[in-house]
Amino acid sequence: MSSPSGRLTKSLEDYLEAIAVLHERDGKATVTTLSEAAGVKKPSVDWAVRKLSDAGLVTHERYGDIHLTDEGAHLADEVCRRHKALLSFLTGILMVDTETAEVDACRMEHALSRESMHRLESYISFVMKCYPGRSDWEDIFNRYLQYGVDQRGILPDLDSGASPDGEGRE
Amino acid sequence: MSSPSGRLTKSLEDYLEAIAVLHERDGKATVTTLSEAAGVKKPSVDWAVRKLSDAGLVTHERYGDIHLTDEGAHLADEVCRRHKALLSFLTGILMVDTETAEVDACRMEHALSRESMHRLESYISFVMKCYPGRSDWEDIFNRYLQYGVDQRGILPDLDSGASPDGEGRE
DNA sequence: TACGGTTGTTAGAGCAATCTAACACCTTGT
DNA sequence: ACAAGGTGTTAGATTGCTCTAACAACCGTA
Repeated sequence: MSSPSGRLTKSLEDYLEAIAVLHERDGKATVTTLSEAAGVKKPSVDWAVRKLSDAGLVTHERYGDIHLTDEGAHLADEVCRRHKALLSFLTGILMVDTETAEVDACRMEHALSRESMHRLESYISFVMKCYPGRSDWEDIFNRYLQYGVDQRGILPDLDSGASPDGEGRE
Repeated sequence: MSSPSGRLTKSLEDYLEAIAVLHERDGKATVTTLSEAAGVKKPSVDWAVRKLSDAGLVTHERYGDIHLTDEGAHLADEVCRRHKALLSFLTGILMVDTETAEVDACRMEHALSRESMHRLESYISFVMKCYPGRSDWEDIFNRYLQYGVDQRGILPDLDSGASPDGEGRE
């Protein structure tokens, strides 16, 4: 076991999310598309679908499409919300590039407790509102990434050599 | 497979970290203390130690204590650094309570890529330096958690009923 | 030095999640 | 209507990690 949401393992939560995303994208999910989306072979999908079906989150009759039950859709929404929040934290605040953020968000969505997730969501909207321009924020943090900042305030000393992060913005 | 650090599985990374913590705490690690620290039975520890030993990260002769090799110690330091960073983010910025933060940090340390981790560390020191008083920052975010903030700036409207997070500060 | 209790190890089972190989079913073009 | 190719399923193996039950080694005390 198990992610902080309790109920499902990380793996099954990922399958559920992928099913929701596929439904969003092309109105249905099949074993093949799901297998491609999840990067696993079909028998693995079959196994997962059976599990999700046993848990009452998905319906699937032999050779048919895969559909979310109300409960499954609800749970999938939860997971997607987490995912989006983490993505926007990684790209919007930490300024991580989109592909890396996507991968990391996928892993993090199973790591955070309900409480921390809640706080993170609040924090994101807090920062967004404190820097409504966004570009200001990006500039400030990027300058910090490149040049560091002195003890006295937000604006970095552009002549100081100390760099807390060698990479800067990709 | 595998955490973003590559090399080890999440589980083995956790064991390695626990060994380092035990060495820190009481100068050595044994199967029993490790088993208690990790919350697993002794045969599981034995299995893990064998794996870590095979990987050259730990030395362990029959019925003896468990010691980190140089390589193991180095890797453990890495993991501990991640852990501490995540902990300080959760408690110091998101204001999550210590126990929850401890659990979440343990899970997150396997989820973040090297790049994101790096950014997060920079971000933490950035925020710390931007709010050198700390208490200011705590106040501001806590007020936001309780009362919300309006679109115009940092200071919340204390009379507005809108609350983005019901819990407030424990 | 022998005994009892703690500590460590071994053997073997079990579960989650994945795979390959082989098979069953469906659909579509000719 | 039937062969072909794609799609879905089954069987069975494998890996990582955990457990219980039983056994072996170590150590303090009498």
